[in-house]
Amino acid sequence: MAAFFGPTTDNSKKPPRFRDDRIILHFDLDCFYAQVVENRNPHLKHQPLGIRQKGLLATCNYVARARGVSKLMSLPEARRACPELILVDGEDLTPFRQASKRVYTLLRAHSWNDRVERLGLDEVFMDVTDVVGWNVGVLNRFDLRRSWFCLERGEPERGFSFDAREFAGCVHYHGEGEPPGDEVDEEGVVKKVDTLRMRLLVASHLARYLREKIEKEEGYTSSCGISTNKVLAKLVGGKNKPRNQTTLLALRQDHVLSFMDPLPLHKVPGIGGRIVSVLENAVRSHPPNPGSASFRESGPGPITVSQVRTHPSITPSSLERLLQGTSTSTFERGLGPKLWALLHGADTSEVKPARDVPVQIGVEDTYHARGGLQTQEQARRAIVELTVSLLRRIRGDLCVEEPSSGRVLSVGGGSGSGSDSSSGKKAKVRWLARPRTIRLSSRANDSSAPYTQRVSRSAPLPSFVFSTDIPVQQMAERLVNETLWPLLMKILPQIAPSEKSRLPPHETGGWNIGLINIAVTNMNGDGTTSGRNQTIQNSFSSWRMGRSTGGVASSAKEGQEKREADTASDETCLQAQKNEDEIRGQEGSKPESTPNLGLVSEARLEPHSPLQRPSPNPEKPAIPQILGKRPASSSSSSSSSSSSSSSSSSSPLFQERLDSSNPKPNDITAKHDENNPPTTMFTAPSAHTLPSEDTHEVYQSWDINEDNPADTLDYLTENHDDDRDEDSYLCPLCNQHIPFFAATAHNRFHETADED
DNA sequence: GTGGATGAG
DNA sequence: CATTCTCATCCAC
Repeated sequence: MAAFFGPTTDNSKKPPRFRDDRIILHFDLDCFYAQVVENRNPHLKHQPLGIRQKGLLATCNYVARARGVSKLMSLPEARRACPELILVDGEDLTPFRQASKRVYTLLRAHSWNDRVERLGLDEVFMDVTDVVGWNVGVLNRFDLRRSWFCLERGEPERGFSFDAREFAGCVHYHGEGEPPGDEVDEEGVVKKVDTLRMRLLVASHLARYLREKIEKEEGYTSSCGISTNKVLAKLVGGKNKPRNQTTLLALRQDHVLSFMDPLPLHKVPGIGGRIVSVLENAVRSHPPNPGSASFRESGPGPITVSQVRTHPSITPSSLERLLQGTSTSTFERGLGPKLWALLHGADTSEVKPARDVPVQIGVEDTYHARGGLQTQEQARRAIVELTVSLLRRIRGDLCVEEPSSGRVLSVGGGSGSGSDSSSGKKAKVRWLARPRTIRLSSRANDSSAPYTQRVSRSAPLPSFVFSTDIPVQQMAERLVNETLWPLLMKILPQIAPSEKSRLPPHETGGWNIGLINIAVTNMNGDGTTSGRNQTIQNSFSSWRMGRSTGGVASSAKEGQEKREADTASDETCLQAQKNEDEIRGQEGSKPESTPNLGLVSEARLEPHSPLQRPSPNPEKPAIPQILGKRPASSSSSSSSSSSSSSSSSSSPLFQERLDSSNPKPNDITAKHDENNPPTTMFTAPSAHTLPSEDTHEVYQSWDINEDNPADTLDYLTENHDDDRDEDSYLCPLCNQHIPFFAATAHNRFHETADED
């Protein structure tokens, strides 16, 4: 609306509004590929392990990292750093996809709103605003130590107890002085609580619970960031990396700025190489006023958020201009304002609801040996092979089998020698989606080309690929003949060096193909169910599922059984065996007699399994490195960032109700102590993060909501006997007492449900 | 709708 | 710097 009233937004450096209405978790599975392989081959757990794809290390475990190996190293480099490095091939992503899906499903079962979004195979965002709001509302304010986290509305007994006086995991605090706490009297009764702080605190306990669950039931350690939007959650989750979690305790906008400002620009999600180079150019070419904040260190290091944010020439509209390059209208709404917000740690992007079907499914391979694919014969073979895996993936991911009984079973994914013909029964098959177009992309093997440019052509996808009668191999040949080869012919002249390629491609020619990608896109709803409004349907059914099917309630033992069952599928075992064969370790370390089919169940018997607590250092007491408050005794001056690890004087009291067999619920953090010294962050505000003269004007224009009454609630200890009316209201739609903090989520639920 | 660019793990 | 093997989004055409 400001646009109507003039150029107010044009040149202003007004920062975006500080929003704290959401609580977002960001989970990141630690060196995921390596963990998948380790769980299938548990004896690898304490050895340096690398996962390779072609000539490079896709990732490696932390043992390898401790010996100087790092991600994306070339193989020779990695071997030089660590000659004993064990390498496992990871070009086939099938096992990683399967493992990823299991973890994702677990997390999704704990969401009340289905806002659970995957980023790659190893990261998950979760919008837990509603769950957290509810639990803040039902907090036991008379004894925070014995609080109960309710995981299911309507099933109050399902949940876990926790100590609401302390954060779970690490806390990253960038404000002034000591991190705020709640005012609690000597009995532990809360008199006043900052609700944002309390929402983050409660969320941190949910995060820890979920991480423990992922570890116990699926065998994967993870890291987690807890904050008020996706970008902040992701950034802060990286602060204490392996097997730990971090809450960004940023209660005001200036806390967020202090967190963002020192970050190298390219660390901010959404800001990639191109944007960095454009902005770096702009900032460096037009030097800021000498003595200005952004001028202080324009040294050799990577350009930081603050250097850009405080630069006089950088405004939302200037960003828009810089990045669009040529013109477009002066309309706001584009990348500029988004970027401007990002520099302030503001991110309004939603956690997107779980998707039923991917946008595209693709397979690719690179051909580097002997100058890539050089003849028609080679190219044809390669394309057919890729097409086979693509067709298997299409069947695995888009197809469900419906026996006449009516129950819906998922068709096993991919590589199980796709002959359905072996089984005599004719299963009815339903397609979740039918992709309508197929695309072939390719890249020349030109080593001199600095650009990673791909060229692509697409065509309608013939419908015979949805037949389940045709063997995959035959189908692939046909698809190549009819569709893909013509597409390659269209592409070819563009990726071959001009001189040679113009020759009739009959013989060897100048073919020089370095990469082929085949993908299907343009997914369409199937005839049986209209593909529309799946979002709404999804979120509602998932909510029902969470409470009624018991998907949440699986015990650790159940989880183990499920995992074993899954691992017993032929495909998985074959893959594991293949990986085993790839290992070039010492002969002696071979598991010899055990046919290693029950790999995962073996893992549970291994002494080093993370599932078998206590961890390698059992005598070490579990020390929560987490604190909501700094001990009063610590020095108050603290000009440098100080780390402290202490528990409050009383015992932790964290009691896991669902799994009493776990002797040390705090082990997740306790073990971490051993590798990395406690790193709870209470970073004192460094001078440059405080409003200086140069930045003062910026701060001035802000609506810093310090002591915004809406942000704090006073709890009077007197009238708590009847306080349900104070903090809750009776929902007219469902006649339930809804805690104040859950009101938004609750209403949203009704809105969603009412759409049908 | 297509194809390229960009950015993510 | 990209390198692997993907996946999603944006935008000129």
